[in-house]
Amino acid sequence: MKTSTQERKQYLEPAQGCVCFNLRKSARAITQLYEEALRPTGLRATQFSLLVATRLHGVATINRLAKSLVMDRTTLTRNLKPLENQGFLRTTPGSEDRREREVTLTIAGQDILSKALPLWKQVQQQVTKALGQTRVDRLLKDLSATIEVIEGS
Amino acid sequence: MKTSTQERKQYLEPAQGCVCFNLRKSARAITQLYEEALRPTGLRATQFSLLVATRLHGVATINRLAKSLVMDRTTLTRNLKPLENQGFLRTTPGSEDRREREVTLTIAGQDILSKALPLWKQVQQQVTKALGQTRVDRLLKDLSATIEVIEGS
DNA sequence: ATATAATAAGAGTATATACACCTATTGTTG
DNA sequence: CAACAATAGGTGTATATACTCTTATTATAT
Repeated sequence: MKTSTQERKQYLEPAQGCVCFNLRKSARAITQLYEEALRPTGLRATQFSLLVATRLHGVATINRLAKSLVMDRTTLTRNLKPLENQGFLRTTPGSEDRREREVTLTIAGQDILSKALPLWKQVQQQVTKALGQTRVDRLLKDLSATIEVIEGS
Repeated sequence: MKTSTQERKQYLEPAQGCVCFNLRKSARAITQLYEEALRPTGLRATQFSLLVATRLHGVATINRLAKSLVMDRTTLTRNLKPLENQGFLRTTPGSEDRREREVTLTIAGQDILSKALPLWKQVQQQVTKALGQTRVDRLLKDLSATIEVIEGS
């Protein structure tokens, strides 16, 4: 394939400047680091976040959890499966509205979360130290702004 | 499950402050927006990035492509499949080193990329306008820094 | 030159992601 | 109350992601 400088140049921006690509790329990279840290627990990054979110909700439904995670409802359903299978989460039909499913942490779920928490703290501190607190705070704020922009679209 | 304020508080940070979770969450959100924009082409966000990266490489091997995308080699192999099946990419055994596979864009691949480029430009501009050029530039720089930190770990 | 080490890449398995379509339950309206 | 609309959630399918193990080829050491 012959390629002129001109032809190639128009694809530098979609590579280096693409917000989507660079966010996905960074997410892949950081996920590696966090999953390595969480490996002693056997939890994946998403699974840790799901347990934390469930813990914070107390009693959560699929829709509410999905909304708070900015995750498709059907994705969440699938992601809950391995955690249910391992006995970390329990889902029961809604007591008032039987269409709903109530998701709660089990004792085993609380235990694994307690084990995971210090490992998370360690890797989070490692990242914070390497990037600097200022940059981490700025990054988190910019990420929040990005999500708000998208949800407003 | 009884939950004291004290117990719950320790999980606010792993939710709101976790670099990994928030990067993944933002990646999910922004992917939705870009994939909606690219829908007329049938390309997913990753597929668009793969075509762009291949275009920039001219001739790429699996390892080199994977490295530049910060993507696991085996992930890349899987991601190439749908693009090969649709005839957008071709992979051939390396001419000098037969262990390698050379990945190149086909004519059909160049065509779909030409169709996708203006759609990408539009959504990228939309995001840039909404976030502001300053914040986009800052975000991209911070994301790069994040990746560098991880690769240095 | 051959045995061995190193490198490039694929396959098996498991999780993550979301769209389109479907079912069950609840709410609403005549 | 019965018909219909709205809502909560699951399934089928396809892609995305990466770890472990395996094969094929190349490089190296004796």
